[in-house]
Amino acid sequence: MNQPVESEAPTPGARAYHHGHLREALIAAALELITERGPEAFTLREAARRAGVSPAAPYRHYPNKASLLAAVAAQGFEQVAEAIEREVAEAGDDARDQLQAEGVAFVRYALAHPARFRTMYSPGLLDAERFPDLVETSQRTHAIAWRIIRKGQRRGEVHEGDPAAISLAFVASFYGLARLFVDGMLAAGDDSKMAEQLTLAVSSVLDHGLLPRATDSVSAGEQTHS
Amino acid sequence: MNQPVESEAPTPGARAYHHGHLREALIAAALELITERGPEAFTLREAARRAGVSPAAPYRHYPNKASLLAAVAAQGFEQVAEAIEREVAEAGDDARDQLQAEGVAFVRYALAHPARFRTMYSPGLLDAERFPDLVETSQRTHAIAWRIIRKGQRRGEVHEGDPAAISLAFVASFYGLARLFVDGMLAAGDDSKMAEQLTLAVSSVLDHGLLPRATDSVSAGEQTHS
DNA sequence: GATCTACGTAAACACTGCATACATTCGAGC
DNA sequence: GCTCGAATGTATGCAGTGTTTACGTAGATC
Repeated sequence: MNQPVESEAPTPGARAYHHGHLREALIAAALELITERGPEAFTLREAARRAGVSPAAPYRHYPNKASLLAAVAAQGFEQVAEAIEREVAEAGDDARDQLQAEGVAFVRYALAHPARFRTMYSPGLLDAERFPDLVETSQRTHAIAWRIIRKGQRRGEVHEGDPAAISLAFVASFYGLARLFVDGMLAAGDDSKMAEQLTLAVSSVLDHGLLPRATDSVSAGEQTHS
Repeated sequence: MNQPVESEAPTPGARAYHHGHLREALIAAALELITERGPEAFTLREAARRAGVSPAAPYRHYPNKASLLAAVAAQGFEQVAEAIEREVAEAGDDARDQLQAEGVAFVRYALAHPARFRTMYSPGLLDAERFPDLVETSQRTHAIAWRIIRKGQRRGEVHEGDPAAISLAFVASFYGLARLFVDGMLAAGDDSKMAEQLTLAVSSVLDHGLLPRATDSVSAGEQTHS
């Protein structure tokens, strides 16, 4: 309401009892903290400390530690969905190009915001019982692939077959790849240039399959989409 | 003092001061605990409690909490590697069948031992700095795919192309799929029958690729391998 | 201006991982 | 068989955690 935020009320930095933006400030502090030390090392008390507030204050806005993390995660799912939609839109009209754009956008987001990404998919958060909204948001992100695949099938740009299976294979591949990078299981995770090339390579494998194609024993167009 | 504990001197089950198998007992207790409450809720003190020992005792065998979890994880990687090798051996000689067997065995293990699986891939453990042995064990598991793929390529059973990319696509897909199941992001994770079918479906998609095949617009042999 | 309510603080509880000092027992070597 | 050091356990304590409860403070409303 009225002068919605007013930046810092009287003197910037100095704050009198009521914080004013504690809800948002806590999210910012949490994000900062997990960026520095990882989601596992996140501490509600430290977040409160950084927001300049007592250890019990966060409980006025979040019922517990997990739900503050869930708020951070929710922002992340919205961001990644936005990034995907944008890059898919720029990828042209072909379903294959769109799927590649989605995969690349997803992995790129994970690499650009690894701490947040790990928070988004950290165990316990994606629990429909505890955080139904978050689960729904995450599923909306994954549903983008389903949509592209269905459209591609109708146009003959994607192999016909159970769209659920195709969609699942797609999502599993890029989710798995992103996790391998982000969890440090792939050395290439440090080099975003190299990671991006690997992502494209995986996308290509996913397009054409592991098996040899009877048509062309000499591979053609392996790196067409680089 | 004198006759300090005695009570039951040699009777098995009763223990006097020295536990005898604390190292193994702690692993067992840890496994029990993470099975009940998940790896995040694992507590060194509770593990000690279940082993019937003081909170500081575990530190005689493990330098810290993470390294006890690492011991649990190491067992898991050995088990999963064993399971994979076994099922691959039974799958016959064709690389495609072997890869499918590997993928299925991997996901099946994850579904059968979700808590342990999540421990194995829990953040912080697969860190070459802290647990080089564990990292090496995990990589040995992933290297099985590489081996099959190279052999398959020489025989013309797997599409030629960068084996690193193919191997990565394979590993990422099944790792991603397993995580989706185990982290509860896929409802099918509860139904192992359904999960197995989905895994086979994903394997099939991975074999043939997302794109339509010019040769057969009518899919042939989709479910040949079921 | 009194009062209601939203939003903070202070203090406490039951935990945790971990370190340090001490006690007990096992197993070699005399 | 005894001694003594190493291995392995306990007791205790510290700093830090998530969360609750009781209380203080300030802005909005009548």
